[in-house]
Amino acid sequence: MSETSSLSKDEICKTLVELGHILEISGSSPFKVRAFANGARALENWQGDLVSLVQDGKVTSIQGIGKGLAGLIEEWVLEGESEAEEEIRSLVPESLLDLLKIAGLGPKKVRVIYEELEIESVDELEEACQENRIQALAGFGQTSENSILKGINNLRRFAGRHLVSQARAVAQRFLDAVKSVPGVERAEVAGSLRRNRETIGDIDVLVGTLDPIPVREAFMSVEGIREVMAEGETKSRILSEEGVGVDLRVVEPVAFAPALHYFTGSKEHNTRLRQRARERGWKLNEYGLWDEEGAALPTPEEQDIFRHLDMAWIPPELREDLGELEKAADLHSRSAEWEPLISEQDVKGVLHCHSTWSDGKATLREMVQAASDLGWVYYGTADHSRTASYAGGLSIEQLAEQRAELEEIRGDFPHMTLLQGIESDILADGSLDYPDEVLAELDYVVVSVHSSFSLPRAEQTARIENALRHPATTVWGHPTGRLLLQRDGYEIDLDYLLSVAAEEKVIVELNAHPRRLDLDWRWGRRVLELGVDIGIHPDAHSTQGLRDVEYGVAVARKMGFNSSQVTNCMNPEEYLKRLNLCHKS
DNA sequence: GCCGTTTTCGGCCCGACTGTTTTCAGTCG
Repeated sequence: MSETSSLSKDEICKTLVELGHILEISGSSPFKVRAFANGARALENWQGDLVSLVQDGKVTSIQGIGKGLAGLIEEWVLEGESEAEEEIRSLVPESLLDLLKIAGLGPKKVRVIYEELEIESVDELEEACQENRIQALAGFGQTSENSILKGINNLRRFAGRHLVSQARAVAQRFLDAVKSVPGVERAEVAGSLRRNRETIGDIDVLVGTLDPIPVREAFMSVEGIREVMAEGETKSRILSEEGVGVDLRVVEPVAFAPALHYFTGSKEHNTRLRQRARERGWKLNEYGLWDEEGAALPTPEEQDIFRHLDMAWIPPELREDLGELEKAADLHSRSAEWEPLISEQDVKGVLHCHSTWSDGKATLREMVQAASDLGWVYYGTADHSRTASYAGGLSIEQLAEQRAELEEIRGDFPHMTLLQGIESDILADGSLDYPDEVLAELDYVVVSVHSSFSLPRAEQTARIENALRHPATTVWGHPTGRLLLQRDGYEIDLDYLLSVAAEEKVIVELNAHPRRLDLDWRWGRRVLELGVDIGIHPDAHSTQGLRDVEYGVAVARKMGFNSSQVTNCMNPEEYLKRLNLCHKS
């Protein structure tokens, strides 16, 4: 056995993407390059235990991974390294990958810059631009040089991806501006924002009108544009002051639905749908759908595109080519439609909220009032437990005082079921943060990891399993501990722990905080298979934070869930019964 | 490199914009 440790699935996906980029710069076949990107994506979306898959020799059972990539993956899992990987890496210096992140620079240009000027890093490229050495290259000029300098500047200022909460705010600004332009018949946000992805690269605003010029003018007049990157008749692109790219696409009203579908993506979903059209000799693009005679088929709404192709309409959130096309064809063949996904109105209350008792910004009464204002009929407070001293965790005495206050508040909110819980730290050995008799007095217990993030995988898994099996545990809070755009979750065997949660009837939290959105939507299918119950909880630290439920619902939709599959859509009586079910067979 | 109801070869989505070009390649989504 090698001393080198096995690579995780995430590391493998990242490496495959990198190798794809290296191949691209070194001039490999674009189809080979795409195969690496496809393979990375296929693996990312595959959920299960990779080590077992490798041991069973079934890696190629993942659609998009063939013999070549499977060989690499097997080496990474079993040996922790790969000769084939080293061969690819030796093709070009690794630092060239950074150059690809500069807007306007693709593999071909990076290759020229490297081969002609031996430039290998962003710093060297910047220097070369300043010395006007780039404009001398074939295919480059004065303008390219300036745009590269701008690109370097932007690269250093902005990381590239954005939280959904920020993206939605920016998108609204631009959408409002174009919607009010006379002659605009329809306007919508498309892209990954419409698909409810957990982070957003850039924003796509789509407008249907016969008069594109005033739309472009309105778009360009929105407050907070840092830079105009492209400005054409039907397509423009700006960089907002927040560092978010915003694309404007203008089409004639008759093409709005096909364009909305096209710009919603995903790319993979679109490719498959286009292939379906091609199979019958038809043509599908952002302007419409044409039959084998070249006659346009009417597509006033997205539904019509799918209908012509013998499919049920697919909710935008599910368009990731993860089986939704097959399901839509099946539904159509049975004259059925997609069951409506969960919506915000279905949520009847939440657990896991904080107050000034620990590190929240609003008092318990203010939080209850805000929950009532949102129309919820139950509310649970779950402040931090005593070990979380950094967050003002509650002592045993404070728990009793809080219970008294909650009793008082109950009198003023007779229409609400108010619950006292706690967010108990899972201690390093997997035990909870209070004696059993104290925990037993609470209505529910959320267990969460807030420390010792870097335990080895087996230890971390055992630690959390311990907590999940504790008789007082009702909810598993932010299961992986990831912080989007900041850090990955701790190393755990999530598949196993979800099965433990299912067995113990512990509710798994879908933490709705836009920086968490934890559990990841990709586990949705597995959650259903295992029969795990999910609860959408905002982890709110202010009254405003309660509204984050919006983002949790968005993720639940992306998981394909309807309201009957989310515990806090139950009415209060059912919900209390469900909380009492934990650990009972 | 992946895939296969045209299955071991020969395909692999396609259109807008930009900049550098005299008609198009590269990038991007």
